[in-house]
Amino acid sequence: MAKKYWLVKQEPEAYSWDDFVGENGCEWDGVRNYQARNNLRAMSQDDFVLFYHSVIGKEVVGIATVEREAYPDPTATKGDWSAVDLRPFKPINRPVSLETIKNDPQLSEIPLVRNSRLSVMPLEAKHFRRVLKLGNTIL
DNA sequence: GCCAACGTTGGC
DNA sequence: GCCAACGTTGGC
Repeated sequence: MAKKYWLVKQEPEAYSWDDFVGENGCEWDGVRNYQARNNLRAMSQDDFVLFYHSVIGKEVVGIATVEREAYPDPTATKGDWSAVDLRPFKPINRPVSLETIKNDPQLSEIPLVRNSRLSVMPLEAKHFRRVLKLGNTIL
């Protein structure tokens, strides 16, 4: 099956890319939004996931891969929630800011711009490649 | 710090 | 089932 592409958001003050790299990956849990949860559930092993710093930085800083597909979120005491495991793949050489993304005609329609509150979102392959290009990064 | 956008809750 | 009130997220 073809790889899919995703973007996840995290406030670096809570959990940064450096934290993520420092522990060589983590459980992506705590998502409490149905749309975001459904996106987590649609992830397949080895899909690529862009790591975006929200609030502070507001830029795409790294690439992760899906190490383990969705399983019940152990941090959820009630409700039907999911987590995945992500692992760092490589950093973005030149982080791609939200401003750059908004000003790029090829990227102005991605969910990051259209729905700023969604924390786990799908990306089209062409958009994923475009972000990498803007970030001066090759897989 | 403000507020727009969005989701959830609960009264009716 | 509608919608007002409220809470949260995240850009500015």
